[in-house]
Amino acid sequence: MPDVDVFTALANPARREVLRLLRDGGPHPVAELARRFDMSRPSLSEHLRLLKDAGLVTERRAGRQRLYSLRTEPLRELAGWLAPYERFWQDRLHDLANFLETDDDD
Amino acid sequence: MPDVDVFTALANPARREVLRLLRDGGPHPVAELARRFDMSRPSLSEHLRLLKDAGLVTERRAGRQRLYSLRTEPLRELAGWLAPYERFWQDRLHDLANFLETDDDD
DNA sequence: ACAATAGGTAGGAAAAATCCTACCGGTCAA
DNA sequence: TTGACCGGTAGGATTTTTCCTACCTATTGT
Repeated sequence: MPDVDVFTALANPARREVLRLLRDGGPHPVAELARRFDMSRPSLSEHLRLLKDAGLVTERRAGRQRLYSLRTEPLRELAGWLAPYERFWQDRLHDLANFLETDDDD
Repeated sequence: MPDVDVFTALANPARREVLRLLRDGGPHPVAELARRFDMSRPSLSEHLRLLKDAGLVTERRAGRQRLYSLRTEPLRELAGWLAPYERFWQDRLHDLANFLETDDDD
């Protein structure tokens, strides 16, 4: 497992679309996903492998199908990465509020 | 302005490090940033241009320097993109909670 | 005006990402 | 068991990304 980071995994629009489909429609077999894309099935397979290496999907075998499901843990890590920036922009908003009205509203 | 999406902009570790430096240290001139990287200054310049095209930094001229500052709006968009997934994983956690203890705790 | 400094742009090499067709293995149904 | 189906892997072409050195422009201080 080459261990792909979540930023790399999300950099491609097709992969983001896969995640959205799994989020909104639950687990999907590959062929079902493939029907949504203007792309060969093997190419989709590679995207799925990368998403799996990034921990963003899991695969479960069901007969001759493989059901891919969303795994959100890496997205939680992304939310964690984002948190200090939220703090930053809220500080800036707070500064702006303080500047506009000169009294301190906490 | 080629209009770069935030996912593409964040896909590179050097660019994420630039954002962190600007977040934690405020506006920086290019040379100051360049000192933090094992990379030529022109290469850093290209990363800065891409970050600017993604709206993640702004540049302000100050004499012969250019001060780059963090702009968080695209990160807010990213937080917005993330929101439906947070809902998803909280639903799953909620389902799990309901499964473990069979009474409903909201 | 001239040298020094800050930093962007050009051109190109090397590596990585994206996509394809062809092929292979596993599962199911007849 | 044999054929159809599901889906992964191999090999390779093309594009994009990343990085470099060389060079150019603009500002500042002497």
